[in-house]
Amino acid sequence: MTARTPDAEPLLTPAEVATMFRVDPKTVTRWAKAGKLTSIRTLGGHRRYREAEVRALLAGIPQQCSEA
Amino acid sequence: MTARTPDAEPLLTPAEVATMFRVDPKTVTRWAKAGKLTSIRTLGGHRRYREAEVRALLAGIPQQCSEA
DNA sequence: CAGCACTCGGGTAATTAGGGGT
DNA sequence: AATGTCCTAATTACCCGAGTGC
Repeated sequence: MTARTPDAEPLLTPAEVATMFRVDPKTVTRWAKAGKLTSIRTLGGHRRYREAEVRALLAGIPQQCSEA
Repeated sequence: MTARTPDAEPLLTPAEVATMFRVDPKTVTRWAKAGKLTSIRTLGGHRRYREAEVRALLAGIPQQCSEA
């Protein structure tokens, strides 16, 4: 039954982010490595990015440091 | 209290975990096979995952607040 | 009992990671 | 310093048919 929605935040794949920014996935990876993007790693090592953060960056909104 | 609480830990289906990680359900199965995820098998062979474990893996390392 | 959505299993393409060079 | 392109290795995504869960 279309599994429920526990509490999943929308994540994007490197290709998705690259397409949105009109750059190569490699560049997105560099951004993540540079700490400019919050990267969530899968158990296999691949990166996933927060959709909200990417859209905020696209909108020109500076990174907000959400401290715990 | 008509129903007791038989130490039931919240379990997630493969689709649930896959949605949270933005990956394919097959990938989650692969993680379980690789021992990266604690998999609880149903009597029919289907896998169930611990919500607490998945959440911990998603959080992974506490996000560090980069300087401005 | 029947039916649909989901998961299982294996196999094959596509994507990603990492380093190096322009 | 930053981006795009080359390579190899690893991980992930989609194909099928059959079984499970409700």
